Amino acid sequence: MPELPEVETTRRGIEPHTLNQSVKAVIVRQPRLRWIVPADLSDCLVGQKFKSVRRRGKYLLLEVSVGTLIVHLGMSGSLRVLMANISPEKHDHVDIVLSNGFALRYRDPRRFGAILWTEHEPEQHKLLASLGPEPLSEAFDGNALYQRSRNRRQAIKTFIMDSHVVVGVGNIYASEALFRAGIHPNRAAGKISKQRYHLLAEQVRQVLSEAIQQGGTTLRDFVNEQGKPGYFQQTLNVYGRAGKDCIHCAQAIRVTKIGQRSSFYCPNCQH
DNA sequence: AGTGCGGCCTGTCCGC
DNA sequence: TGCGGACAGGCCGCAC
Repeated sequence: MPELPEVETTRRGIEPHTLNQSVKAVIVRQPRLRWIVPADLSDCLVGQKFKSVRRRGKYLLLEVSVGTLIVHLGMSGSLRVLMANISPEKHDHVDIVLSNGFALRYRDPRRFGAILWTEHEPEQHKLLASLGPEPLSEAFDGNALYQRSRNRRQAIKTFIMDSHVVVGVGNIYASEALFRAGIHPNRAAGKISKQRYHLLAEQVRQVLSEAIQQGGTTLRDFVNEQGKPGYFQQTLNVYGRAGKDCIHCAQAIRVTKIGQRSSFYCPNCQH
C-alpha cells in the first residue's frame, strides 16, 4: 500500500496520541514480518516514553530515550490508534500498549512490512543510511535528478521509484507525476533534459503534497490511524484508468509493464 | 556500478 | 460454487 503520503498521514495521525506517552506493554502475536520482530522488543520499550514520531522516506521512526522503533508498512500494513482493550483481528500482528489506555496496533496481511529496533541514530541504520533526499525538502530538485540520472539507461519511471534517488515515490505517484510532467514512463532517465527534470521534480512535489492534504490514496487496504480511508484516489489522472479518457486529450489511457510494475500513461500527452 | 529479476505473503478478482 | 492464475500500493538481495 503505502507510499509517502500514506505514511505521512499515519505519522500525523498517531503523533498526538503517542508523544510523551510511555509504553505499558508490547504484544507480538506474529513476529514473522519481512524480518523477524526482535524477540526482546518488550524489554527495550516497556517503561520508555516516546520523544518524537518522525518519518524518513516510508519508514516511521518512534524515538524513546534509549533507542528508536522503526516501522515500515510494506504493501498492506497499517498502524492505528485504538482502545487497548479492543480485541485484535486476523493480521493484527503487534500492539504497543500505551499508558493512556490506547494502543498502537500494527496490521499487515501480506507481512511485507517491518518492525525493527535500533539503539543508534536511526538514519544510520543499514536500511536508511543510503536513502535519497526527501521529495518535499530543499535537497530535492531538478538538478539533483539530472545529475543522478546521467549515463542511466533505465526507464524514468524505474529511476524515480528508486529510493536511493528520491524516497517515497511508489507505483501510483510515479505514474501520476510523469503524467503531470508530460514524460513517457519508458523514456531513458539519462536522456532527459535538465529543464524537464525541473518540471518533473515540481510535479513529484505537488502530487505528493496534494495527496497528503487528501489523507492519502486508498485503493484497497490503506486506512489512517483511525481506520479510515484516504481520498486522493478521486484525484488520480492515470493510475488504474487504462482504457479511459485522458483528462486533457480524451485519448485512451494505456497500461504497460515497466520493471514488473503496472504503469499507466497517456500515449498522446507523454513523450 | 548499474540493471533486472526472484522472492517474501495474503487476499481478491476474473475466467473457465 | 470451485479452482487456478494473475494481480496488488515495497523493496532487499542477488546474479549478471
